[in-house]
Amino acid sequence: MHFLNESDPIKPRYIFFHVSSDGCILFRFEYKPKKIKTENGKKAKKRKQEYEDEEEEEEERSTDGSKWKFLEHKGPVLAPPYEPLPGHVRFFYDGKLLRLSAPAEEVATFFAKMLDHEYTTKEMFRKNFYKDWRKEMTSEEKSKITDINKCNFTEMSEYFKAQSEARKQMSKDEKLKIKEENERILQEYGFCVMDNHKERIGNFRIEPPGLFRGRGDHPKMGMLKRRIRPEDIIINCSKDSKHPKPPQGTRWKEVRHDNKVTWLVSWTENIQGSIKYIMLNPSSRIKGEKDWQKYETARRLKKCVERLRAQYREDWKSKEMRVRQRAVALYFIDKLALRAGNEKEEGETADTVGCCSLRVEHIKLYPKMDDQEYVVEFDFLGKDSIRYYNKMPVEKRVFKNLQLFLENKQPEDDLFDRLNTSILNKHLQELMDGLTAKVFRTYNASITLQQQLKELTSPDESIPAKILSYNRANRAVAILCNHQRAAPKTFEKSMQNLQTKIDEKQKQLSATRKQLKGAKTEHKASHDDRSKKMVEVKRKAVQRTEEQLMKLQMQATDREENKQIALGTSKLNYLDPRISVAWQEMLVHCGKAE
DNA sequence: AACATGACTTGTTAGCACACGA
DNA sequence: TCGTGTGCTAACAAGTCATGTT
Repeated sequence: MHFLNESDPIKPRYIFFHVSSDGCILFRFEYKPKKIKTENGKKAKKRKQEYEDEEEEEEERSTDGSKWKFLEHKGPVLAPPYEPLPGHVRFFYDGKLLRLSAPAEEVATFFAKMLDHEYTTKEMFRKNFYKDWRKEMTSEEKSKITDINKCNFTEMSEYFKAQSEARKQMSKDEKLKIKEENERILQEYGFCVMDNHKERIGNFRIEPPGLFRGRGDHPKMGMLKRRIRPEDIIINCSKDSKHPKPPQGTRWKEVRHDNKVTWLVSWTENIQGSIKYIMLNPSSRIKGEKDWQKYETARRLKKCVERLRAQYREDWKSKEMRVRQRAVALYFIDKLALRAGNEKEEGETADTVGCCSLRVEHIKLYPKMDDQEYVVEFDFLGKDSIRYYNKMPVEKRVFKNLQLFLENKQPEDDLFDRLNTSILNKHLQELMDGLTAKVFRTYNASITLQQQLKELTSPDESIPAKILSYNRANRAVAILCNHQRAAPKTFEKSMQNLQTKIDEKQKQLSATRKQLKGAKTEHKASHDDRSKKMVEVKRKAVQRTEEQLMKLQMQATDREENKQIALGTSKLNYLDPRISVAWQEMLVHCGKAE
């Protein structure tokens, strides 16, 4: 298998492959260069030569940190302007009709659209929304509306529901029209030219205004995400390109020509004050190469990981507390694939942690648990407020260190008080060029897939069995990385449906078996050609049904095991596609598998 | 060293198109 | 042909990490 062998890396440009089995088809890291200019005859030939020369040139990326030489695009698609509600849709305050000014009405509709969501019942959400809503009101509205609980948004909500219903009921023709219009916009704004290649842009639409929905217990949930105007937008393109035009009567905040960055458009968002970008699609050269580099770094880690492990084990004994903390944290990152854990500004975001920001309250130590010694129990909210819960027996030395770190601390104190991500990454950088905490996640995810594939699959399995094995290997990675999902709402039902199919298939199987038996008896009696043929036909039918049944059973197992596990993220971001390619090639060479 | 900022990757989910079976 | 379940992508939030500033 390619990932961790010393064999030559496959150039990313030529890989765009994936074992599709559960719907997640995409495996990043490929790109297909697209020639953008076509000419005829001699000129074209010459042009082609130039193009190939450029390709060659492109093989060695520039060393001065520039990301492109030429960049041309049409700019972003702005959010559509607000359309006031028709007159018959009313808003009531304290039981009385109240006509809202357009700005106040717009913000009210944001809330109305979410009325069915449990978000709108949360105190924090309502409070933040109300506060921002008031800012949009006229002074008259402000004096009249003093209590959000007296606001009645139901007519608005009903109106929007009816609208979306009407959209569903549209005729084929109307739907087609919309589709075509979307396609037109995509063709116009969805692509850019970067260094002679036409590239797909990731998200070319500016985020429309609305209410911010943070994840988890977010202190800013419900706040108004304001409308982005051309005056807020920075355009990035090359000087010698045709610059995107702002809408009539407006101007961009700035047009710059910075080829040290990859983004085309940026603006500052008002909730966290952070910058949002429009960048290229994952299929683009610039993303694909970065992706490939990431896995190359992981492969380099493979070569020295044992050395690093020996090193941090040694550091558990260090005289210096900061070194011990660093070493234990690194052990967690390596062993449990925890994220680095940057500090976050308190009160600005949900309270979540990673390795370096773990607090005393997030771990529990058990000198003995059941039949295991030195067990550490982790229980904390990680990225996106996803709970991480795990119990792991650790080496005695780690355990003793942890006890030491906990001494004289309150639950809300940092576990690693002498450590942060910057210190950790600086250390890692010294150990290996380009090494950071997240490389361990990539490395451990990919090596896990590889090991699991080796362990779980055999070339003579049936295709459905191979798919199940592949998914199980993928699942092991997702569990390692704690990629969870809420069990789909329709899970039980779809499981039932599958079970019914299995039952039916089972019945069908016993029926066909019976028929086969009958045919055999008949053949024994008559010994003629016709009955012989019949036996063959029935035998085939039984075989086919057996296969179908097995396939269904495999599917059921797969789905059941996958109930609360999300495979997509690891597939997209952590698994070197070359491993899957190599696995599939191995199967081809070993067996009759396709 | 602490802090701020900027750029980029990683993450979940809502909603929608579309295939599928009744 | 119609509803319905499912897979997929767009949307956008939330991380990581480097770099510059105080």
